[in-house]
Amino acid sequence: MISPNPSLSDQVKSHLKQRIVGGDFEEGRIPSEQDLAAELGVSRATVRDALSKLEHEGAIYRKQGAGTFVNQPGLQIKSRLEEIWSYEEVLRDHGYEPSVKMLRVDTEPADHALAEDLGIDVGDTVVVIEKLFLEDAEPVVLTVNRIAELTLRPALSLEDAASEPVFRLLETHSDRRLSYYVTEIVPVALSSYEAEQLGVAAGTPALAFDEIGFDRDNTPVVRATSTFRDDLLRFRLIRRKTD
Amino acid sequence: MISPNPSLSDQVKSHLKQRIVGGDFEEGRIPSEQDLAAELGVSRATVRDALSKLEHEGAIYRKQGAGTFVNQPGLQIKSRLEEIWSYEEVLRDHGYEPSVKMLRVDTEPADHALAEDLGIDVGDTVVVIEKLFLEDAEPVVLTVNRIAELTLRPALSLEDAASEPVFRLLETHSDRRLSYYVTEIVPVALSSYEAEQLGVAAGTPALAFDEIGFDRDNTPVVRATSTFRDDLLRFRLIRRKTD
DNA sequence: TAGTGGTCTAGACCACGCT
DNA sequence: GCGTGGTCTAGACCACTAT
Repeated sequence: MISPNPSLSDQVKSHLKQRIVGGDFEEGRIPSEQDLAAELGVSRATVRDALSKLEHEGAIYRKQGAGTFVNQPGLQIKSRLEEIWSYEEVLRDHGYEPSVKMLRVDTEPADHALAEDLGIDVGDTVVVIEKLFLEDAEPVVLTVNRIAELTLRPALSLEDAASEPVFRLLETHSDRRLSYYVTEIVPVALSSYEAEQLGVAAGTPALAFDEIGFDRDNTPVVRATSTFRDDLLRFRLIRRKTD
Repeated sequence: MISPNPSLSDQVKSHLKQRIVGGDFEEGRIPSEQDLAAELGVSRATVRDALSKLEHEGAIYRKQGAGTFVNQPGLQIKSRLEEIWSYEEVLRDHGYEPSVKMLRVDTEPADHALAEDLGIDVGDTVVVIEKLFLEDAEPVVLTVNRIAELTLRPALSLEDAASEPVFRLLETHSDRRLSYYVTEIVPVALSSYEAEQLGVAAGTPALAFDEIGFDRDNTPVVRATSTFRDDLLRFRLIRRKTD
């Protein structure tokens, strides 16, 4: 019954997560690691692995000598910054059915800053993809992605660009895979163009992510800017002492 | 000072971190887990524990089947959001000698929102501590902390409040210990007061952290707002796919 | 003092990458 | 095929909390 993918500890994690959100642990107390190991027929190390992941997600917390407990405040956090991958998922987590509106697929020559960020030469052709994410009819996120044309297989139709998230587009139209983003969080006052697209007044304060996406070899693949409607999507994170 | 008992894996972690930043691994390749375990005389699990922490910090990355490598881009990130605890440390990491200017220590009655956030009654007395963090002569961070007076031991002098970071103040003047913050990231246009304190024009876009600090029992202890000079301090994070 | 989480060991097998 | 990191086991002892 053990399927090697997902891993045993991930199965344990999912199982426990379900019981946690289902309210199975009424007092907020989760059984001891030994008990869980015995009950689920796995080793304690595997249980600990699953619990560590849940703790990191903020779903539980542990007190040495005392026990493991449900972390109600952590459970209520929806948009956890470190875990964002696809904006569609973020919006779905907010309880809306997201849609995507394609604004622009274009090419342009790389300027100096972009060339440096993507590790290409100044003047190299770059594909620009601009999209708007909406929940119901409300625009929430405006994204602009820039990818070196060299990176993409020749045939990138507007439909392809519109129908797939960027990370999947790279899977289907290149041999590069996005591994992680290095993101800078920037406060902006919306330009009149951005404000119009997002349906708010020009000059409204907003958050933007200025980021570079890397593949697993740490080679830059994409440069992206995402701008958010602060009144509809606000980010939360948990900060802990690390020492 | 610091650690009465650093665990073996933390010692291994520190050791490896030193060698990494010291450039001992010239090719960027870190020895295999088996080799490290043999070399350091510990089990492979302990080495893996240390490497996992380093990977999480962004110092290294691993490729299954290939090896473990130094993550140069990750090493260069100074202000990692998840790891912020004391702003003085953040500024020190930026290469400046930070100073703190006390603006205000005051008391006020809790309004409805604050009472709810801190789990106290409306009208209960709250201590307000307002500080400015500077690097050299430039103001960088403006913070306002609110703590229920009940939480603090009676004698809280202005000097105490000024000389210690809030988390340490709680250690010395209460029996509560800050365990983590739940932080909301908010874009703002600086008010004229904030702008004056931070030495920029009113209306300048800025980031603010709206946060509640909890102790390890998940009881709220402090409500804080921190506002940043975007031109001097910009936050970065690494976003990864978690599935 | 009993029970819990925190750390560590020694060994095993698997999935993946390189060459 | 070989070496790497990824997962899992079974058992041990320690540090801390609660009672």
